[in-house]
Amino acid sequence: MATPIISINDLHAHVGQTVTLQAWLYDKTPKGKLIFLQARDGTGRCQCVMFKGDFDEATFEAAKALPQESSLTITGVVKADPRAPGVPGGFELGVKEIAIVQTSAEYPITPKEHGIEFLMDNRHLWIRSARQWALLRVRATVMRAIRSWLDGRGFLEMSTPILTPSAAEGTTNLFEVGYFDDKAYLAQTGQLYNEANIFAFGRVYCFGPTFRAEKSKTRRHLTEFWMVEPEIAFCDLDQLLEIEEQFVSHIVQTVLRENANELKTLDRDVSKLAHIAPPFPRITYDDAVAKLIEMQAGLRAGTPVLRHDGKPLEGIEDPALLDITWGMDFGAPHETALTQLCAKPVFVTGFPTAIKAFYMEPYPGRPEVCKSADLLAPEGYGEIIGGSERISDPARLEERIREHGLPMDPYRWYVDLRKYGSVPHSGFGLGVERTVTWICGTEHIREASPFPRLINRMYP
RNA sequence: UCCUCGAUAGCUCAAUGGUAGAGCAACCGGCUGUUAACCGGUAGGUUACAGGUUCGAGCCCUGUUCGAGGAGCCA
Repeated sequence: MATPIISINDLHAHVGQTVTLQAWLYDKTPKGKLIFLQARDGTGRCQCVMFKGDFDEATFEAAKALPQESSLTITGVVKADPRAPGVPGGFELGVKEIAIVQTSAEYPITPKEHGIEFLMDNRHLWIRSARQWALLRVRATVMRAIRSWLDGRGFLEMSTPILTPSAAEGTTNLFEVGYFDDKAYLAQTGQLYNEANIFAFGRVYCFGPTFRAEKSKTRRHLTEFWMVEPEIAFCDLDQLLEIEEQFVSHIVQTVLRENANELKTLDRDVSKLAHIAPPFPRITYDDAVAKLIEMQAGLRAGTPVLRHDGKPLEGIEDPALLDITWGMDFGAPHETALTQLCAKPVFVTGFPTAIKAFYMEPYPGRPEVCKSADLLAPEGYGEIIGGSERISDPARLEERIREHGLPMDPYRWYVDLRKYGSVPHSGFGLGVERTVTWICGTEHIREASPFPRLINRMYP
């Protein structure tokens, strides 16, 4: 009689029943007349137990010799047993039949420790490992939460081009590709096109891969990453920040609700995420610079400014890393220091106009700062959102394009948008992998992408 | 582009300038509750590459390649 084929994450609903799993062997522990097989099927992992007396000699010996990652169908009775390891765990299969689909070749990734180069060379296999599996499941939840939140609030998903004729903010960081007899560049943002889209649809977002040819070699950078960019008509910077904090909170809370097992696998301290809810604190660039100067002085004087939880700052080995004067952009150490002052993500608003993109609206009466806001994730994870209110006046926009030394022709259509019913409008871009890295509490962004592209890595 | 560190068995790592070693994986044997099981045994090496110093180099020197971490820039 055929038994039902079920997923490991559905085991709890089949206690006492005979079911079939289609799975791979994650690990095994043979113990003489008893074998523990740990099976994974993409939805979870569970222990399957074989007793020698239940099988003929050949079947039992074959099972005992199975290499890691062999593919199997296993039929048995589901039992609740608190001793059973796995994800979600607590259930095991008392094996009645086992069929080997393929006996795996010797599998390179053992349950022991490995170096990062080896693991990256074997990324196509590494994604099967518990930690990577959990991370990428969280990533999928993050992407789903992004879409469902925006779709539920009147945002229309609009695809923006990946092949673009020129840069929004200079071409040095762009990948150049041949385009018949011409050149094209891989998009580093869909924002400008989204600004056209809002005049047709009101609120839109684009969601796709983004490319940066930066020669960055840090734990925060990929050359190809996914970014969601909402853009909203009739929206100023203050309204934008409210949207951002609700959006980010929704993403975090969705992962907490749906990926508890994954976060446990990752050993993530969820108490650092549970309280993520609006409102997020706001600090102006002016105040942030003053705070950084104070923090640097504190470190040097031996009377350091403490973190939000009362502990000393971490990750600032040398106070000189906090060097800053008004007008400078923040580096990673500045972000690391600032984010430790707060348990929630923090908005830094009003950056100097000179260090930001040409399209950002200056503050009335104070044109040296603009209506921009970065959102910095806690625990030193850094910038996950960059956003701003865009210039709505055509003359001012043209002026800013000239000041940046950009050619006017490619931006003709962009200026055009301000001539036909211009309105205050704002938008932001959220980096998916950085968000996943923060939520998962992971060291390096490369683990937040299934097949990360890094400055020195395109294989596999 | 710059700074720092690294490269030894399939993997993770040891080895005062003096015979190249362990754990895991593989292979053989044992074990009915393991959680990276454990116990016994077998096999496994062009010490990244090129040159130099030395009686003798995995180790010291020079260069190259590759990798890791960080800076700048950014999400």
